[in-house]
Amino acid sequence: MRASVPITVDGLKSACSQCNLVELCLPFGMSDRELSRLDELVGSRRKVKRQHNLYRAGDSFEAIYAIRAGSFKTDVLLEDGREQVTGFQMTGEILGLDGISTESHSCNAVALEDSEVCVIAYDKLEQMSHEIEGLQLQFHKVMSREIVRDHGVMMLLGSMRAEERLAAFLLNMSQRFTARGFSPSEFNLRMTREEIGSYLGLKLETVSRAFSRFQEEGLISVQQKHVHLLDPAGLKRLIQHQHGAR
Amino acid sequence: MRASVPITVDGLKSACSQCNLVELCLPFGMSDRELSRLDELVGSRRKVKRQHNLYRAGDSFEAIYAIRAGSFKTDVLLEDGREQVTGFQMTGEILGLDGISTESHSCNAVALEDSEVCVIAYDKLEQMSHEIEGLQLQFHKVMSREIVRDHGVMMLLGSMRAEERLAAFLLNMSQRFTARGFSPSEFNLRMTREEIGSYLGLKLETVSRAFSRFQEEGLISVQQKHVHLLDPAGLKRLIQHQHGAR
DNA sequence: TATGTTGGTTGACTTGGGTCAACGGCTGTG
DNA sequence: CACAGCCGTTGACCCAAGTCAACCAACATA
Repeated sequence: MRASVPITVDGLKSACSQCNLVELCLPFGMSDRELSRLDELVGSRRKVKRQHNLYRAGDSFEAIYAIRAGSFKTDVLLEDGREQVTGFQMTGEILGLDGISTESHSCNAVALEDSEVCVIAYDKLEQMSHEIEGLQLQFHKVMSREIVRDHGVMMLLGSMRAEERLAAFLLNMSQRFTARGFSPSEFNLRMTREEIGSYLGLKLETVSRAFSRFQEEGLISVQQKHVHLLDPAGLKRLIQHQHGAR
Repeated sequence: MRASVPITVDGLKSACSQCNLVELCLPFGMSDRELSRLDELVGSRRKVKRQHNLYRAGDSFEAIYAIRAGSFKTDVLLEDGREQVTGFQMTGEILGLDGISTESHSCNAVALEDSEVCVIAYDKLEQMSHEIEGLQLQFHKVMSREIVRDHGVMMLLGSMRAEERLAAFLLNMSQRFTARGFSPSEFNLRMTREEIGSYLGLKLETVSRAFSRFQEEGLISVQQKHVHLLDPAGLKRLIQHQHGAR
């Protein structure tokens, strides 16, 4: 199990080969030799303050971003102002893949806390993918994983009841915190009830009530954004046996 | 505007350069010179009978598929039997991208009618992407487009009301039939009310009622699977001004 | 330390869509 | 070409989640 993400020191070399997020990020599974060639891929780093946009829908697409520290949400907006959060992203995850198809971004990426990303110029990535054996495959896997993840969210939105959705969300967060060396059972959410609700296709009041219900039933303990999973198996059971679901 | 898809003749050469679906399919935007090199990419064709699987969740991933004739649905199943249709695919569209990430498929692909696909071995695609300039970019665009499409479905499932969802679905079908040289306003759906419902996160009765309502209001005329859009602008308006939406 | 603001909780009430059931019309298979 | 099973429609009723509103807790700003 690895330690938590270190504080970024300005001027630190932005080398993938030196980064402790390698196992979670684009370079996963690449050989040491390939990894060292990858160091030139990250042209620069960029800090994004809480609530600020990394990019907006309509922005021309130049680069994808690997999250080095912090976290983000992505959302799409309808003309009438309705918002749909399409995902929450954590360290090591890749942002901006939506931009490739039309050469302009189709969603907004907003930092949930002060964050930092590695900027990966897309034309350089294309070029290096031709040269480095493992990079192309790895990049394809990252995109494919995003598609699979999206299908999971559709399952959630299309066929699950409110409490099942929240249970699935909490277990997913737990699993991702675990992969980053944090506690599987205790963590601080970075997003508001409203953002969770938007992601899960629920109103914030419904999210709040589901949290309270889980607490009453001894499945979790919550205080504001701090969540403690007391009975993860119970949460899993909740999802599997549909309690008279739609 | 191009003619409709011709009947496939057995023994016809499976060359991309000879295929009238080029503009809708993986080779879109590639030069003639590149296109001719692509002909070796499609190793074989495969016919899939109505209701039969092209692949199943768990199958090991070997190839992606370009739809040459017919149409498909993809779905994911939960342990308790709940099904979520994640998409409907038409000629020229690519199936199987979900398999890249884990090297095994994560969803089922089922033919909605007797269909035929071009089999594109994934290792060959990887290799040729290294060599042919435009192929890599085009493949990335196909994957990215899938991600953008999925975000649209999330918007639909997470923030729209039943009638808005069906209106969006019908307009999307219309647009895709149009791109294939068919009428924008009149077409035959290949899927059942239950499959539409699963895709839209609704029960089949709700889908049926929404169809009837649209007909009463003069927006469409329906008879079984045959749909005639009488007022596409009206359907668009329905989506934009949320009629007191969630 | 006061104070406005945002985020979260809870209650009372409403409603869109789910559930259950009956029925009729295609359709494709023997 | 008959008929069984699937598919689609419609009605009556119900309930999970939305809406509206009040209020409290945390936190940022002065």
